[in-house]
Amino acid sequence: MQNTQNRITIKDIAKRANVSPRSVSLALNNEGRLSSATRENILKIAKEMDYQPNILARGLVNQKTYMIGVVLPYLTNSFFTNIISDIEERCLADGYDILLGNSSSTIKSEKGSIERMVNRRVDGIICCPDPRYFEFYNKLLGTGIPLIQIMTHIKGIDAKSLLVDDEEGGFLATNHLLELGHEKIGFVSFHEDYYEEIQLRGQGFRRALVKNGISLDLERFEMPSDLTIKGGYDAAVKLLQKNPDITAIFSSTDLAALGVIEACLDVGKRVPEDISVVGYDDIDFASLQIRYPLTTIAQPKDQIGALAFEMLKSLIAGNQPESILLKPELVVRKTTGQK
Amino acid sequence: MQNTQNRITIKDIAKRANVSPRSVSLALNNEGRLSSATRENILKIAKEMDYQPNILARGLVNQKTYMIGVVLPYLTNSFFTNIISDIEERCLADGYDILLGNSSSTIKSEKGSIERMVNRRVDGIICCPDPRYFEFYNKLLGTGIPLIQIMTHIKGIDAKSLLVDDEEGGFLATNHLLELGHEKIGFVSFHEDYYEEIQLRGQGFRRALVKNGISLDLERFEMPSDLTIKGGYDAAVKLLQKNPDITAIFSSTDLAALGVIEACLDVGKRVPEDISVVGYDDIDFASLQIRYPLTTIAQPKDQIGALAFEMLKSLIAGNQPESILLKPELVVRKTTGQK
DNA sequence: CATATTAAGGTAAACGTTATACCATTCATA
DNA sequence: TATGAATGGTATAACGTTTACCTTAATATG
Repeated sequence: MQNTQNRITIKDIAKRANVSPRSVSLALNNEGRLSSATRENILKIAKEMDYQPNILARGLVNQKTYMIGVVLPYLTNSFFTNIISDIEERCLADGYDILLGNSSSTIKSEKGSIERMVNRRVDGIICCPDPRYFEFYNKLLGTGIPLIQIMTHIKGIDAKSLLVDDEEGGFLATNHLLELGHEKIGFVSFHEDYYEEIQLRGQGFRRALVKNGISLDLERFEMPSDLTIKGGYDAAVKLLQKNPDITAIFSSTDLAALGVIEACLDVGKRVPEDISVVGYDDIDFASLQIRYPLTTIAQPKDQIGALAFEMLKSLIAGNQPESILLKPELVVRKTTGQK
Repeated sequence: MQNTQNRITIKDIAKRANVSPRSVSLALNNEGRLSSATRENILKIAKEMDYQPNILARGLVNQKTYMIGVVLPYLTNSFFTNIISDIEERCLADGYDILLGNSSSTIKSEKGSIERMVNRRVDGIICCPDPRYFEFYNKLLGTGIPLIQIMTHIKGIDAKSLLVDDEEGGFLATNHLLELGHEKIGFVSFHEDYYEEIQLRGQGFRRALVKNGISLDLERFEMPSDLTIKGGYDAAVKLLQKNPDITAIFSSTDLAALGVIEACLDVGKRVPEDISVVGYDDIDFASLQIRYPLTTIAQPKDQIGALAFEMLKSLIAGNQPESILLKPELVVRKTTGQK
C-alpha cells in the first residue's frame, strides 16, 4: 500500500483561492492584515480540501517543535506512568506532544534517549536523571536546552528540579510506627548509595528515632536490599533472624514491602497483629492488595506531572522557575497496627 | 535563559572542511562516491563540532519522520504500558521514536491524538481503536496512512489487526474451572456490547459449558458489570445472593476479579477453598497479590508490542502483512482449587 | 491638490536537509 | 589518439512553512 497521505499544502490552497501562500499562512494563523473576505474564503477552501498543516515544516522555520521529551525509568511502573499521563494531559491543552523515552535498561538507553530528543529538537525535556551521569548532563545543559529533573536530581548541575521530600517521608513513616508504640523497628534500605533521594528516606528514619529518644543498633536493624520483591523478602527474613523481637518494618519501597509481608507471613507472623509494615511510594497495587492494603508514604503524584510541565513551560518561555520540593503524605491502610 | 542549542549545521561543517554541503551529507550518511580521505576528514570535523543532525529537516525532504504514533487507552494500566515499553524497545533499534497518545478519557482525545499525529506526519500508527468510530477510522485509512490495530478492531475497515483470541481465553478459563469439578460457575461480563473482544470471552465461557454438557441458566449466572473493582464486588455480591450454591466465578478482567474476591471474603467464603476465582489479563498486580495471587488468562503481552511494530514496519515498507491472532494462556496461581 | 498614511497583499528568502543532475578529472581501451 | 568509463565532487532545486521586505491602491491630512 502506498502512503498517499493527505499532502494538501498551503500552496494548493493558495492556488485555489487565487492568493499568495503567505496570505494562506496568515489566514490560517489568524494574523496579519487580511480583508475578512479573503480570510474567510481561504479558511473555507482549507476546510474543503481538508488541509492539515505540516508541523515539521513549521518547526523548521520557527525553531520550535512543540514537542517535549519525557525520559523516565521503568515505563511499566505505575508510579511513572501516572506522571506521564498527567504530563500528557497538560501537553494537549498547550498543543505540545510527548516524545517518549525509557531510561530503565542501560546507561546507553538514558543517554541515547536524550540525544535522540535533542536531535529531534524538542523544546524541552523532563527527565529523571541518573546521578552518575554528571558529565553528560552538565554538557547537555551547556547547550541551553530547557530541562527539568523530577524525582531525582544531580547535584551541581544547572537545572531546576521538582522533588519530593524523601527525608520527611522517611520521618513520617517511622513516626507513625513509633506512635503506634513500636520500638524495635527494622528498616529495609537501598544497597546502592548514588540515589541520594532513597538514602534520604533512611535519614528520616533515623531522625524520627532520635526525636523519640530511641536508639537502635543500626548494624542490626538496617538491612540493605535491591528493593525488588525478592530483595524485600530476603531482607525481612534476615532482619527477623537477627532480631526476633522486631514488631515493625519500614521498607524503602512498596515493592520491597510486598516481599517483606510475604516473608513475615511465611514465618508465621500475622500482619499487622504481630508485625506492622510500612512501604513507600503508594504505587497502584498498594491500595489494590486484597486483605493487605499497604500503609505507605504517598508521593503527590497527581501534582508532579502538571507541575513539572508548568516549570518546563516557564523555562521554555525564558523565565527562571524555582525548584520545588513537595511534601509526601502518610497513607494509613491495613498493614500497620498498635503494638 | 536563552535556548542557545547546538545549532551546528551541515553548512558549518562544509565551510570548515572546504567542501560542499552535499559532500557532508554524503559523508554523514555513508553514501555516494567520496574519497575516503575527504569522508574521514568530514566525519572528524563533524565530531569535533559535535554536530547533531536536524531530524525535522531530514524528515521534510524525505517525507519520512521516523516517528510512529502509539495511541492506547489507560496509560496507567500496566497491561498497556508493558506494550508501549516493548514497542519503544523495538523502535530504538530501528531509529524510530514514539509519539505518545492517550485515548482513554474522551472521544475527543482519541480522535484528537490521532489527528495530531497525522499532522506531525508520523510514518505510521499503532492504536487500540474504539469500535464506535468507524467513520473516523475509515476516512483516516482512506488517506493511506499505515495503521495497525491491536487488542481491539473495527469490523470492515481496511486495517490489519493484532488480536488475542478472547473466545479461546474465555474457554480456557471456564474449562479450568470445570476440570476442577466446578459446575455452578458465575460469570462477570461487561455491561456494554460494543467491544466485541470482551463479549467473546463470554462466548468462550458458554462454549466450554456446552462442550462439557453443562447447562446453566445464564439469566442467573451471568452478571453484567463495568469491570472496575467496585463493579466486580457488586456483581459478585449479586451472584452469590441469587445462587448460594455457586463454587466458582470467572471475571472478564483481573480488576473486577479483585472485587469479586473481596466480596467473597466479606461474605465469609474462603478463596479458593469455598470458591474459586479466575480473572483475565494477567495484569501486573495479579501476580503481585499477597496470599491471593490470581489465577488468570494471560495475554502474550511480551509479544504484542514487538509484533505490532514489525507489522507496522512491514506496512510502512509497502508490504501487506497478515493480521495475527495470538493465543492466550491459562496461568494457574492460588485463587482456584478443587471443588 | 500634493503628500503622508494605511490597508491588503505579493515576492522571495529563509529553516537544514537530501536528491537530481551535472561537471571535471583521470585512466584504461580500442 | 580519440573514446568511454570510472572517480570525486559540486550547483541547484526541492520539502512546506513563515517572515522580512516590497508594492499598490485607497484614504486621510493639511
